[in-house]
Amino acid sequence: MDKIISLCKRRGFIFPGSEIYGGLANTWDYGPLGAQLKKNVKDLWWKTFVERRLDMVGIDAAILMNPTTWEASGHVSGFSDPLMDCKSCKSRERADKLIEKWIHENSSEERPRNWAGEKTPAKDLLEFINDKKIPCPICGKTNWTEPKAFNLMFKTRQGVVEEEGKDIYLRPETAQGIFVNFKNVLETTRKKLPFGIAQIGKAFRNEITPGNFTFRTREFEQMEIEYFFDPDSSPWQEVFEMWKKDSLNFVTDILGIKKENLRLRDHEKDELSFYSKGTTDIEYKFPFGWGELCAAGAYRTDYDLKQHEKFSGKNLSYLDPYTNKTFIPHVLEPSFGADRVTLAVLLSAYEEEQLEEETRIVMKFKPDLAPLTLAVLPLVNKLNEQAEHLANDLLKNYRVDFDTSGSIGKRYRRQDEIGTPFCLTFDFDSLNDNAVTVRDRDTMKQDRINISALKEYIDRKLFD
RNA sequence: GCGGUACUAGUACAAUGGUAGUACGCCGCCUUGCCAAGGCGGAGACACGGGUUCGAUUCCCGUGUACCGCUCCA
Repeated sequence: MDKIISLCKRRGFIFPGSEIYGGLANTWDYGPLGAQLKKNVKDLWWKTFVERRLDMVGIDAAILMNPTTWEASGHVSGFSDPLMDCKSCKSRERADKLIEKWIHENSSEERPRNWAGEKTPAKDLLEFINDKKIPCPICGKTNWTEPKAFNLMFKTRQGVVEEEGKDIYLRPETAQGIFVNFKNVLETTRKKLPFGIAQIGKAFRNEITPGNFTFRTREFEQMEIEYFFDPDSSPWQEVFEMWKKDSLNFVTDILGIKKENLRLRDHEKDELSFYSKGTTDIEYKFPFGWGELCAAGAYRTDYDLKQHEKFSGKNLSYLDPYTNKTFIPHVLEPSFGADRVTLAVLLSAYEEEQLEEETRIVMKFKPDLAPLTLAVLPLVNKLNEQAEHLANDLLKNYRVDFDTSGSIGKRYRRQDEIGTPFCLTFDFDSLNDNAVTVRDRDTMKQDRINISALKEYIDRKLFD
């Protein structure tokens, strides 16, 4: 991981956030190459799941939403943990988990008053803990502060005058932007079930412990789909299997992440969200361990639409034109993290090759995913001007770099480190034969290609 | 949030209570004839703030950031 972080900084993929001011914890800025790489990831996702499917459409909803949205979704009350501090040793524990553990260890059936897990009132949790003298697992004393609900949503204010503003939240997930627009999309696109709505956008969560580079950050970008269906005509397991397969194909075939570094993991019952009937994660083997790339399909049932119907008073049901049945559609949610997928692409592409007297670092991105498609390299400085004309001509079709600094071998190495699949060397013969030497990063083979045939040659390799 | 460790050029590392070095990288010039050639020249760092001291990058305190552990993870 240190190698990747260092390479990212050195070559302009990812920088520490607000670095000149000493940084801001857990923020990362994408540099020129990283921004392009992440954009390529998002573009390929959008192409795969929106543009190339008849049963999918895309939207781009606002990050700021009417606060009632979050009451309906359960985030205001449920998206928080009852945390308390041990006054003796200053450690922090989750009150509900501590109680559950105690109940389990003591084989007790007894529970606090109003017991509803993490949503139990704080004073009932504390009363139970003090009553049973549940000790601090660190220091063994029972000396707790009252549990406080730590809401994981970022709060801000709408309105320029601080006191008069209305509290609003930065969305903790993009999904709700889709649900609140369900009716609008249905009416404007005339889609029939089953169909899905996709969205790419930022979400914000006050995670207690972020970390591992860009893997878990408080500001992150999601690529989410809500796929609506009638559970009577399409059983959720079928929809689920389809999305599991399609999601996995995206990761392996489109992004080129190796299968041996991937695994599917079904969520255990106790880690499922309260609304969810099932989820499978696609996990990638990060240097710090297995980590989720994608929740291949959380089955959210009809929970969200029902909640929004209840809180908004608007009718969000679907009238099936064939059966005349009116019902609230069920939802399956395949959700990708754009930042962690991009990180997995970076890690997955990283290779070191031992050459005779040195090590060559090469980022083997799939050609269409690479930040730069090709680099034009004049063999010597005398050819710079003509080569630059070629580079400019190629810009209309490809992402092009132009490098004149240092020997030709050194420039090949630079492009290796940033994963550029093709290097075009413009030499003295090029002036006469109108051809360049194309060097393929993966095969290390060289072909002499006429400039007029370049597009055909590169496109063939790009879509291989 | 808690505890521990660390912080020196773009990166990786040295050294030092009194002028901060090395390698690679970067820039310019000369050179160049397809896989990190060479020569010359150049830019570039003590995370931030305070204290002790004649003098602090070095010692002390605070802040920031990162890493490890705990905790947490819709």
